[in-house]
Amino acid sequence: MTVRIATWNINSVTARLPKLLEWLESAKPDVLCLQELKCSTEAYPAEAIGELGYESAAHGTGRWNGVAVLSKIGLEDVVRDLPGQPGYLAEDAMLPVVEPRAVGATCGPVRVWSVYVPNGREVDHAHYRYKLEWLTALRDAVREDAAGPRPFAVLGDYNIAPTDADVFDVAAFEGLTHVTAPERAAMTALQEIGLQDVVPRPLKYDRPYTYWDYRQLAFPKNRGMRIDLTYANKAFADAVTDTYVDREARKGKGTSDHAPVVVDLDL
DNA sequence: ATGCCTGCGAGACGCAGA
Repeated sequence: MTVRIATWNINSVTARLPKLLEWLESAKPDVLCLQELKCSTEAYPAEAIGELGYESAAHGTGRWNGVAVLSKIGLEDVVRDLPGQPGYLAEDAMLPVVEPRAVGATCGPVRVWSVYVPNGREVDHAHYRYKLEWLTALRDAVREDAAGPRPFAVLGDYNIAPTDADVFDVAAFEGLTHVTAPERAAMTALQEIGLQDVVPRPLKYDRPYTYWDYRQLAFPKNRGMRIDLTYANKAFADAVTDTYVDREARKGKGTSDHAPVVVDLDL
């Protein structure tokens, strides 16, 4: 069977609902991993999305974060939060909070996780250390599936550009998060447990960026980054027939600052 | 034209995003 799986940081599923429904109808993914819902699970627009034939496993708490898996080919064994997922201890908080940044589900022949890796903010910030801890927990949580025979992938916004070619100008990122050696080492650690970077083709220009800042004409100037990634095990990667960044979805007003990444499989 | 940032919750701005 052919299966189309996509990932998209939607930057508010409620603000973006018309764009999301339009994109689902045109791209027709079988499975879609969403990040940055920016709404609670209760406020997630399950009904409107359901009318297009999708079941949803949503996981959100409100203003920040939030992830979901949408599927029209089955949605089983839903897991909210990674096993062992660390919380974030904000400066003014008494206790760490486990944020809604991961949801896993089995969709027909494939198991996926939709992940929204912490941003890190600045390299000397507690959020950066949290980001690295979070990635360690991710590796440990998916180790078994990564090594297994079932097609498996972790799709989402990793907030890391794996190589210098994944940012428009590496000099512009000197000293900033998303390109540091420890962050890239965390991606290498995912590769060491059997996951590989399924690199999409761009629909225009030479690099498959997936994110462009809203400011300073970043999109028209193609000042982008490739941070929305598909890390897949061998069974998944071997079944890939095509993968691309749908930059058309980034055009115009009222769009997310990220574009969807589409992966086609023959299973 | 792809065109100079956006969403959210609070509160009439500030934070976060990357």
